[in-house]
Amino acid sequence: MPTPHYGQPRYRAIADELRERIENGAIPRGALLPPESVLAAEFRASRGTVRQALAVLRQEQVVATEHGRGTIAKPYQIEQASESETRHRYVAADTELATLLAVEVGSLLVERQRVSQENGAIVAVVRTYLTASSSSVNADER
Amino acid sequence: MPTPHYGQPRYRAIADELRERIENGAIPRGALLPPESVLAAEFRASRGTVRQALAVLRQEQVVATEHGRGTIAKPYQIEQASESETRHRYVAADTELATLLAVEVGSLLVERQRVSQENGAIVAVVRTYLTASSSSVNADER
DNA sequence: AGAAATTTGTCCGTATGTATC
DNA sequence: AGATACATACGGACAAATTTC
Repeated sequence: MPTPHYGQPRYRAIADELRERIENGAIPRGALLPPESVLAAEFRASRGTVRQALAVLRQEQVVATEHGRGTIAKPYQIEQASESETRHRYVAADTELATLLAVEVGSLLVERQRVSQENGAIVAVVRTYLTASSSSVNADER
Repeated sequence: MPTPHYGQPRYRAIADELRERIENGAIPRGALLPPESVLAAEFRASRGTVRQALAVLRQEQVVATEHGRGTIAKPYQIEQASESETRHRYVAADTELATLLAVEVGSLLVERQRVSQENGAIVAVVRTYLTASSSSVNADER
């Protein structure tokens, strides 16, 4: 199948699906994801496309990859101390964020939002903005 | 030619070379780099490998790529933004923040903004929202 | 200890989609 | 409309690190 990518690219859809599986526990934190070859088969995508999806998740700090070993769903997002819920979404850079991150206004950013709770009450909302356009350093991409 | 890459991978060597050309002015800041196809020819590499090299430079904020246009050597590397690494301001709670923090829409929140840098380049912006009444520092991350 | 199997990393070549000039 | 250039996707091959037997 040569290459249609209407709307959302395949690798982003795959990244979304894998992120979801991690967040809802289908892939437990700390566990190895299936190998790239298996994911490629499951999603009917090439290994390269799967690797692009994993690169997205690496940049979002959702997973980590080790050569010869596999890709791991990161156990604790940062501090397990207070239960935190994390959510990702894509946002356009406003002028301030664009200036700080040295990107064009309107370019795509990843917003990671987590809430920190104490005794069930949310006491803080933390939003982290990362550039979404570039894949990670050791990422394969084409 | 299938793939010899002793020592440093090809794409990193290409990234190093391009970075060097930008830093020593061979490629002026603000100018377009040669198209990927030309770079691929010059370095005797596939376009995919060149794109990997450019991805490295993008993450380093040395260049920016615009779809259909080209890849640009970034004019200003940083721009003194690091002055105010941390900044506080008051903002009104929008519906989402109000819901999460269990306050009324429009009530005053403290927004603390921090930037995290790597090699002088800002790689992430972290904003923490607290209710204006509680000012104690809490969980966050890079 | 060593060999084989597994899995990620790098690189190539090609084809097609999409945005800009 | 056409040319140019970046983005996405495929498939194959070999290298390197880790695990397993």
